[in-house]
Amino acid sequence: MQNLLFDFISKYISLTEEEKSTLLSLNLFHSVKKGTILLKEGQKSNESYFVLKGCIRSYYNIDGEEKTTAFYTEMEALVPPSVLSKTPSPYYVSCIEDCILTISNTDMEEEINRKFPKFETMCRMMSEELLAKERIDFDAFKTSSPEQRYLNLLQVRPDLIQRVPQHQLASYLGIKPQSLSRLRARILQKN
Amino acid sequence: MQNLLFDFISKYISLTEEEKSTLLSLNLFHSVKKGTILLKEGQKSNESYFVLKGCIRSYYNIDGEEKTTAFYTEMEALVPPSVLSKTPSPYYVSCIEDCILTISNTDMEEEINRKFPKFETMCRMMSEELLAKERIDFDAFKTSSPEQRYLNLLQVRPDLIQRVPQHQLASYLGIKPQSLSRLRARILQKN
DNA sequence: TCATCTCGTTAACTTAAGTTAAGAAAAGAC
DNA sequence: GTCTTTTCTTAACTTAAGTTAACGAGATGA
Repeated sequence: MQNLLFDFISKYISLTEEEKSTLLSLNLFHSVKKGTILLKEGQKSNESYFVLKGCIRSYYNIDGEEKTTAFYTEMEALVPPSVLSKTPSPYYVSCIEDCILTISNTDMEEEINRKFPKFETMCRMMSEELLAKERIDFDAFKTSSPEQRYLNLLQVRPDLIQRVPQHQLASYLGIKPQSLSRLRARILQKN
Repeated sequence: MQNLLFDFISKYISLTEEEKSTLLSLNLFHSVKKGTILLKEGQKSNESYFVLKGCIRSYYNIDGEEKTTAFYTEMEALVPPSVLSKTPSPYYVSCIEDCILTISNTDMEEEINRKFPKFETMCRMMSEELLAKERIDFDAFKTSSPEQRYLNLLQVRPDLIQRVPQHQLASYLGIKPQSLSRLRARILQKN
């Protein structure tokens, strides 16, 4: 598991053995059971998550209904807005599967940034990259229909459709579960 | 104009006079006429934009139709994905109004980061902040109807509705211009 | 000035998503 | 294993967005 993390980091910066052991001394790694709620709406947590194995989701409670807006799988990071703005979290985060995560908090990140300035370089690069990706994804969402979005998801993240419950996928695609069912039936008929 | 930029920067880091004059020596400031295309689809530009005055928009050409996906107004930054990934730009960027922008390129940014490490800290903070904001906006888009999106826009960016053509607003809201017209008429009737 | 093009609106019709409800299948609890 | 709950699907009906077309206002340009 540690190697998964170090391999990922090595895409941005190179770490010395000393830096690696400093990271390991922080006790970042956690096993979390399916169904665990990592963050609740309203909470002022300062924890960030990086998925080594498994899948976590963010969801809102709107008029008593769960609206899933994002999934984070292997080698993806979630820094909730509450971490940066110190405001209550607008959404929940929970584990869809048994997960192995790194969980860090603001203090730990500040400490690492102080000890190893290149760690900040990595964070900058990752944030810039993720921001660009998020904007492109948002653009694609705006400019396509629910059916196109589903077909696109089949192309770019086929695993998600297998491992995630349909009703959560539906709100991720911006529609109701019944509409997703219908849309899938429509696609099957066409072929 | 320079003060607008320095005031903005001062929200993240404090600059010495020396640092300010180094920034000024880079010739960042540009006046750009309404209608100017700053970036074309397919181009491998490495320029980033920061809006001091005016409004720029990003748009895609999909089946011969312009699909506007984002507007950047005063004190907002656009770092196109092509800058980071060195791939052709997926979209166009053009000026909706006469603008005053700072235009920088990768080389300039690297030079500044090398001279003033705290500049990188600012970039990291801005990227993290913008990523969090972008995700929240995307979530809100997914979980609401076109009508709710329009009403929300009226609340949070009423200026946009005034200064931007309707048909560009429509694709920004993920619908057709005719649907936006109808939706507005529907809202008026309700009151 | 006149002609042209763009933009916003309206209308009629089509298509697809939302809503409500019901039933079957699968998962989870005891 | 049975009971309960959740999840997925289907169907009928409603609502709203997409599509096509037409018109008027305003801007643009020769």
